[in-house]
Amino acid sequence: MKYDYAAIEKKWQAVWEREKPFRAETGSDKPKFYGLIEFPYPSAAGLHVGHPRPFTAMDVVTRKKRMEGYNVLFPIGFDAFGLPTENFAIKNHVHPAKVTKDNIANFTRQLKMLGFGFDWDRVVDTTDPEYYKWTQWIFLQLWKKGLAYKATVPVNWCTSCKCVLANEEVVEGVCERCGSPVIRKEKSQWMLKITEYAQRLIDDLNDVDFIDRVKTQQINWIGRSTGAEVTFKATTGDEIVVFTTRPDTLFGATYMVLSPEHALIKKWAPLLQNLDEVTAYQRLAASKSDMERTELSKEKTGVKLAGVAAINPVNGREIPIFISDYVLATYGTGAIMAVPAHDDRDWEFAKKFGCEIIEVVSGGEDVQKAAFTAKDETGILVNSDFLNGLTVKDAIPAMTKWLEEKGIGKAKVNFKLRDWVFSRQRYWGEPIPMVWCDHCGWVPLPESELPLRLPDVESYEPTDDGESPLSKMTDWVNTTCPHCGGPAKRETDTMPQWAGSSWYFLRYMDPHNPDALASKEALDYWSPVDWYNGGMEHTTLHLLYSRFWHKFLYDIGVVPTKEPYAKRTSHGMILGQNPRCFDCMTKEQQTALVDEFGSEDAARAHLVEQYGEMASHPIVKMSKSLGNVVNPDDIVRDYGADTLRLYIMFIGDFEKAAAWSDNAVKGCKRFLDRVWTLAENRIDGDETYSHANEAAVHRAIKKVGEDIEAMKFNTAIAAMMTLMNTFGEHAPSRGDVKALLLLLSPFAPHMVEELWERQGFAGYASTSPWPQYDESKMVEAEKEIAIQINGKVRATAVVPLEADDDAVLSVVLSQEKVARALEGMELVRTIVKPKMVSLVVKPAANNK
RNA sequence: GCGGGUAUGGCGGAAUUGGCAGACGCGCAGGAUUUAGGUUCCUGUGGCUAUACCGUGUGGGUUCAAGUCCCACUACCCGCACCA
Repeated sequence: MKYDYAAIEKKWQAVWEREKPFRAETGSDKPKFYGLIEFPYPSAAGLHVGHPRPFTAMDVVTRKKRMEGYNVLFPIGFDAFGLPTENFAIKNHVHPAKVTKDNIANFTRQLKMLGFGFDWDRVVDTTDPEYYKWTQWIFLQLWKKGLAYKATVPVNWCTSCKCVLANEEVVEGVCERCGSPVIRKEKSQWMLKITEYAQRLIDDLNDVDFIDRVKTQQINWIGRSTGAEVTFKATTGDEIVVFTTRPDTLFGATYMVLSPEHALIKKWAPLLQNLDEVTAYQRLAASKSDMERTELSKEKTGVKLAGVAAINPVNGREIPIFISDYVLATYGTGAIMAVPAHDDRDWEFAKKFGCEIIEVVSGGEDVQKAAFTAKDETGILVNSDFLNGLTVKDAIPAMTKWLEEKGIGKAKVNFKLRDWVFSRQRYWGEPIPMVWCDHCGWVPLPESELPLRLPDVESYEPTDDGESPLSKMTDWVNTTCPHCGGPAKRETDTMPQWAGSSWYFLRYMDPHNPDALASKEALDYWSPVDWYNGGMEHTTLHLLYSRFWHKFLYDIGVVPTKEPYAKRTSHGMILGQNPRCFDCMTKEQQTALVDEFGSEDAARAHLVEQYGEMASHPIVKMSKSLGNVVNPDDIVRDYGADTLRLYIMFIGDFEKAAAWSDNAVKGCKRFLDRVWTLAENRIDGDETYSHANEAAVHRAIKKVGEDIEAMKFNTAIAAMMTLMNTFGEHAPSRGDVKALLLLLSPFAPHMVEELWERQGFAGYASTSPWPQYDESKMVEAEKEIAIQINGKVRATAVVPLEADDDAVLSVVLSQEKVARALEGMELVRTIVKPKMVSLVVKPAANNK
């Protein structure tokens, strides 16, 4: 019978639906394993082929763990709040809740179609009030501990979404989502003090098993730098505090720069002789988008404050003060001391504005020609009074100590990480459970009133003044103060998309608990997540945010571990076939082109002429405009879910990007067809391995098992293909086939289950024990070794496995080819290794 | 500019501690089956001026032996980007 994947997959999915073999049991005596994938955002477009890569990978891992006797938690849910749904709702005049419901239904259908072994009784949906009740609860706890606060800050404002963005959501000066320019705007926003956890977010990376590129990217993003804060006095008597990583260069500070937003400028306004110029510059800086600021970064701009100056505290010299947008308001103190001799940016600015450049570290080139920025022992302090003669390395602590003694400075650590802007002026998000009372200020909603439900509104359009659509719902907005009972107004901003995903893995542990985000019992049993796989794009967003929330929950005694995830891995993207590249085309497309142009060469020439370099560039992203988007529904229809699963695991190195290939899918289908043909009819006999295949079976068990653990799925599958090829040479026994089916089960669960049943094996393959290998049975009685003569392989020989070095050598030397090569030569040295023998020879002395 | 990564046949990609480079798959070529196409099966497949020689981005080095280790480069990809 032909391999009827459609019927088989339907059959077994129905069995799983009914019998729930993948259900996790809280409190079981078995060892637990919690495998996690990033829950999808249920878009209207449905699942794309990018999703099955991480999903199948973790499905394979958890299916194997289950077979190894673990109590596995492998859950799924939906991160369903967010702008695309809201925009879709606005465009089509449907309620976002309805859109979400439909999209989740479609995603659920597709996920079940692919046969993932999720525990479907634990599905979470971030838009469910029973879920976001706890998102709001966590927010209230943050507020109580002073980690949530409202502040007027310059924020990233997307001109198209009409919404505030977190720093992490701004990519190259444009909105990560819609690509529109982002400008800076002053707005009152809810903020979360992630900066309070900056040091711990770095330190605790030591305790987790994250791939290195995730660790380094997080460390760089948090951006710790050590230095000192130094207080300068202005001629007005005001104090200007700066942060510097180079306190040793203080004698070389010849001017100061304030960011255009600096508070002192307003205070000094009456004193400024060039106030018009200054305010014009401030206005220009504010109106620039981040992109423009970046583009203009090559050329420094600024304005000198006329009428005010500063005093360098180490030598009493009066130095000018500028404002410039190369100094950021949001980092350090928003003000710097400029040392043009030893900082590239200051040097560039000084050259343009004619500031003095004084060398205080010798060892570089002429500082009038370029800044000397080396921080190591190569620089020696000069022109610096008590620091003269010290290396930079020694001068930094010496100066810091001196500043502290004089009371004009202190050691300081700064982070690039900023507090998390937590407000969004949109409808489709969690309402922030806070109330503004003119008497009491911001008052939290009592926990008994959670969840604070999102009310229905007429229109989801954001308002032009940048307020949330909720602000128009006066019935909802006007309320009473929980504290004094007087009239009060609700917060109308909602939480960002990242809120619900910051703790969802905890809810999976106990998804229906009405009294807590999860029970202590469930949290103690399942924590931490043993293995979390996800995309690199979330490294400085979701992954960092959820680590922050988890640490906070740990601090208030809610969760039992400091870190949420014990292990983090990451997959590469699935790219598309290049429709303009001849080699990427299917045979049908190639044939059509060859027919049209007469020959393959003519067809290729045409493509090159038409598309230039693109015709030979095989890797491109999937996009609608290129028409190379692959829909999982189509692949499942044409090849079956098992083939899609197998192919997406076989496509290449899991961590690297890989291009989809229609042709290569067929190879995986062919492999499954061959397995089907081999095992569709019952093989008689006992369940031991055949003599001829035994070693190959043991080797495959070892290889497949180890490769799954190492996420080397492509070579695991290659090992099964190799085993299949071995079976082609020596007909497999019933036991041989059983082993292959067990190994293949995590990858192609439907087909294996069907064959398992046809063979009449007990139970289900997916709940049978993972096969064991015996190292001693993996080797043949004889082995082939390579023979090198003067470093080049000249022959091979077969020797008994247990032969000692002398025995091996005698076999080698008896080889005809070796004997010929040694004629008239003197054997200088022999090296015998398990897999090869190396002979070093030189012409014999008497032969010369 | 800073940080991270990659480079191996026509293509995707394999290669413990240095130990027969190219596993496995695609594609391609030939053959069998078929009225034909497709499917399936078998054989071959790094290059070449072929018993030899050359081959893992480039140039050096260490070693009996280098894709793997060391030094110096080049190209491409990803992240951050005036962070004082």
